[in-house]
Amino acid sequence: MVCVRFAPSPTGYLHLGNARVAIFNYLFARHNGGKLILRIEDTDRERSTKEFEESIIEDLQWLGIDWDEFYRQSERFDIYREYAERLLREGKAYECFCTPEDLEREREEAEKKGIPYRYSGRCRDLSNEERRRLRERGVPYTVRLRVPPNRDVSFKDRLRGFVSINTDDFGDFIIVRSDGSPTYNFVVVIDDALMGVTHIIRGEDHLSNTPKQILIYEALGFSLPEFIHLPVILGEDRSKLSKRHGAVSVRNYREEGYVPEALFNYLATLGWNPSEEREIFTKEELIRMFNIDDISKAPAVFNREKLKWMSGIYIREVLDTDTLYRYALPFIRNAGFDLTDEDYVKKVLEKTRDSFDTFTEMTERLKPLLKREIDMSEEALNLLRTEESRMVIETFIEKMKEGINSQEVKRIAKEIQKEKGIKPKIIWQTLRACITGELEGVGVDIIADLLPPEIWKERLQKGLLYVSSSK
RNA sequence: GCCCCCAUCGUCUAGCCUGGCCUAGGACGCCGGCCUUUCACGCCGGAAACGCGGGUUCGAAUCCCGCUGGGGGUGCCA
Repeated sequence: MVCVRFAPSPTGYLHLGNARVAIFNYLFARHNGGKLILRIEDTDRERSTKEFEESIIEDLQWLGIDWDEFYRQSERFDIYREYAERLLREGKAYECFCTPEDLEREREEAEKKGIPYRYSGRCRDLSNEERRRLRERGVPYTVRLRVPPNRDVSFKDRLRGFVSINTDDFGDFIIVRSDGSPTYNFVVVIDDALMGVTHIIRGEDHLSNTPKQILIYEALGFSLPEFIHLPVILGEDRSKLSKRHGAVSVRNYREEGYVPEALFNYLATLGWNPSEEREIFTKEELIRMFNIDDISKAPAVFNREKLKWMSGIYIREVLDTDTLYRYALPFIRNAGFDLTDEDYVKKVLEKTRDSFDTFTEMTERLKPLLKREIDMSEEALNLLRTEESRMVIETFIEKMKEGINSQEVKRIAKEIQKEKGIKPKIIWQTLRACITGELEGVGVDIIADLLPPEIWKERLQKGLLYVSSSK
């Protein structure tokens, strides 16, 4: 049975690149009827926090990803220690008493000479006697894996074919830190093996870690899983997507009011597509069509514009009214609107969903419909100060009966045009300025169908105030 | 520097494996037009790419080699 895992380290919010890795793991697992493990890689106690762990879990759920098993590496240190001791006992690893300063010096020297740095192996051949003495003296030590020199470790990557890296490129590497905590390369192998992970789907940034891990698989006698290294996501400047590119965490887009399904859809089809001209797919369709062998090998540049477009497509074409309402609600609450009766808001959303791509855009767009008191923009006020505008508003109030709707507005507008000879554009812009306080936004006729007549009257009256006060 | 990976419009990609159907298709963005009370939405149209050089072949975006370019890694981070 297929078993994959997503293994974030809780040192920040869920990054878009990691979210995409999670999505591909999820799609692969579900497509193959396998299972997905979520594993929190918090071996680095310095940088890992519970808050980030929680935020990652929340954001994964928000994206619509679910998993079958959950682990936290910080709770498995006993297991790792046992395996480290075994390697030590078997002579496959050794204690290294070099200090970080020693290593730093070695690194600098290598750099100066222009040769690639690799651990000198100073502690590699210490006698058991020397090791014991140093340990007893309380000299802190790390544990290093004994790596065979000059060996080409080659492995098969499902996307790239055979990849070969020479052990001389990295040398004996640390598997247990001097504080006793195990390192990433070590624990990841133990966990993947023990948890029965069959396919390791991860970012390309781990490609060069793979030979190290293979050496650990061998030392521990575990059998190898299949490796699939996904290309990374790049920023507009073609460097790895990072904070300096602006919004790069799922949280950013969630807070900005992007539709989660759209982010899922966008990320899933960034670097992969099912050879169709369509680009909007439900999660179920993506699961059904997913084929990991079709993932592009080249890194992909993240394009916020396209994501925004896709979010808009979900808002205006994909989401049903209830879902739209559910997604919009927190943003509406947050904006402090007062016209928030559920049926009314739903009606508003249905009529206006064509005009925004995200829910923060929505709050801007819907101000005149959801707020009782509106602010008047400078441009709107300027327009209202004209004599024509005064005439439009006065006549409109006269002609407006009890109710108001799109038919009525159009009828009245036409009458004013005929009777007073005012250009339609002026009529409509005046109404818009009066009703919304802006010169652009949702169609005035649509607003007439939605906004209660008393508010219409209220705002028209108020508009008159602006007119007269300017005289 | 060294190691590894990659290469179709500005960007995401289809086509490549199994050469001819490719005068290279779609999407975002951009430009123009239509619709329209404005913006938007929608519709129609347009500009825009096989990195370069060698092979192989009757024929190459598709296969091979080199170059160039891009990316990732080079931690007691993951």
